[in-house]
Amino acid sequence: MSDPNGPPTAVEYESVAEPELFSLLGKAHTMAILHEVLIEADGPVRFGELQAALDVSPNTLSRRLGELDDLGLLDRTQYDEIPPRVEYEPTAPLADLEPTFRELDRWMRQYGDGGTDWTA
Amino acid sequence: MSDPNGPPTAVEYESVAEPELFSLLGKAHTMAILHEVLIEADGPVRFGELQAALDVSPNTLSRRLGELDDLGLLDRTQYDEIPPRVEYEPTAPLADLEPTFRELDRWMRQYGDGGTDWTA
DNA sequence: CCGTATCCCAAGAGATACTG
DNA sequence: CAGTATCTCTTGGGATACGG
Repeated sequence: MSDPNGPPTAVEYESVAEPELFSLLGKAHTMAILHEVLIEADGPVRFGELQAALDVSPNTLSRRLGELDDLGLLDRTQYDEIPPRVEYEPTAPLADLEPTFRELDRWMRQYGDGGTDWTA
Repeated sequence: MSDPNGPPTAVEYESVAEPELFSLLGKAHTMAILHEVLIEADGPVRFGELQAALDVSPNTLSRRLGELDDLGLLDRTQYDEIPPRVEYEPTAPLADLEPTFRELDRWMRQYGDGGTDWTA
């Protein structure tokens, strides 16, 4: 389990519960959200951007973002301004997944039937 | 089935419908099945092996395998023997995903909270 | 050994309406 | 702008029983 050549330091990241991750992966819009945050976006993403890009009702989007946050994959930052602004960005664990995610993206483009619609 | 010396221009694989794939990904045991077929197994996998490895009821496993087959990710081969034998193996599109899947596996080991239980 | 058929309960997600 | 609160309809999946 532990890497004999790894640093003896304690883990600095939050662990990711796997069953929850698996089930979350397939819930509607989850992959689309990750795609936006990891691939499309350059920096933090706002709630409204996601809503527009994904065509999802606010309550569902809110739930999904909350779950992603709970799992420690997204960081939510709220700014007390008027109008309100909330930004989401990948945590370190999720950021590490970016290369893998890009490969998956390529795979989808190659074998996908449509226009590689991550929106679904 | 395909002509080894055939023209390289036409696609020989079935396309993969993305929305269905996304939703299938999160259904129970799907990731576990892919993990078994792509990583754990060396060659075709039998129904019983999966059932034992995943701790899933036969009807659900059957549904999942059928969906994977319908999406063109798994090939099902039935041998008319006694006792009956059925084997599943990755199609070309899924096989191409193996490297990516191994990266995901590594990511899960790194950030997973438990014993990297793909069974879930 | 490898499934399918049925029943039943639980979880999910859109629509709609409302709030700081 | 960025959500929350219900409500309702649909989908999912385990248990159980049975079939080729």
